[in-house]
Amino acid sequence: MPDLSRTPDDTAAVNALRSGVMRLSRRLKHQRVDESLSPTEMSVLGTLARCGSATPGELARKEHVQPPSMTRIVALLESKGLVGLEPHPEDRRQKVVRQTELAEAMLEESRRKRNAWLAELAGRLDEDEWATLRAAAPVLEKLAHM
Amino acid sequence: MPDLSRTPDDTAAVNALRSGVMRLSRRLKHQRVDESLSPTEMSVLGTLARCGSATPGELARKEHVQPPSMTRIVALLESKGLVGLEPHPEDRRQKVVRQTELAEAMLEESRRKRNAWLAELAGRLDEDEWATLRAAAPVLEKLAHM
DNA sequence: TATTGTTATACTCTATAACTATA
DNA sequence: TATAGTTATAGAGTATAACAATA
Repeated sequence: MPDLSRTPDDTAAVNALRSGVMRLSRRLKHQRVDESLSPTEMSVLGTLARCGSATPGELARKEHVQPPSMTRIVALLESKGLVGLEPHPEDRRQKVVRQTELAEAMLEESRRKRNAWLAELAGRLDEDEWATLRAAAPVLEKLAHM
Repeated sequence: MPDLSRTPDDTAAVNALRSGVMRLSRRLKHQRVDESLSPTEMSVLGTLARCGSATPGELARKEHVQPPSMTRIVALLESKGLVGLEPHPEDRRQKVVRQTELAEAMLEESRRKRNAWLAELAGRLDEDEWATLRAAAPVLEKLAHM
């Protein structure tokens, strides 16, 4: 059971959190479920799967990248047939990005591969550790969005 | 209180964890405590502060980067006077990397700046969320090292 | 005049391959 | 022959600045 009080010496926790996130992110880069897609590109597909569709600008804000970077990402995903582009119904400057059925199938395949990684992982962590990560995941998401 | 049972459908948790870690790592890149040092470079200093000293090869393994990348990082840190290089006592191929007093002072300054970021952060998370992250930090570290 | 998205360009970080020195 | 570290080079991913089209 972790100490729930907020002490003035949370510095060590922040340090550990930052270090852990940065190192794990480097490992995740290599643990790709699809070799041809970068983590951000996978993340965009995940966002589209949750939100249905979004404009490039919205995606850039959600992924915390600059608009030109999202232009490049969307173009690559489109060239692979993973997203489709439609004109925006109300604003002709904007576009609507939508995932294709191919993307859905790929995400399903990714889920299967991630389960293999998970099984390997869960075997080495104990129950409490894994429960902690399950609980932390949404908080990390929240933090990333703040 | 999180659900402690390990269900077969941990897939969603893994997804959220991966997404959260990747997005947060991108934000952390920009939230640098020292503008002139990259996250990995800061992480190396943190490792040296904990371990006292290490060889370039050990640092590369700990940070999950390839040896040539660590060569570059160590060279940069040395040029800034943040680490010193000594000959290895037993093996003339190896070197010993050690943090300087300047690095210690910089880490202390970093800790102060991180506290400001933490105060801003803690104000927006509730008690349980922050406690969850405190508990998760060491598990993320463990995961990164597995 | 402000905003959305794109094009052109450059930078940061990391990796791979080939090399040197030592074990 | 194997290992630690370095040098040289290339690639991935992102950013900034300047631009086009639309609001």
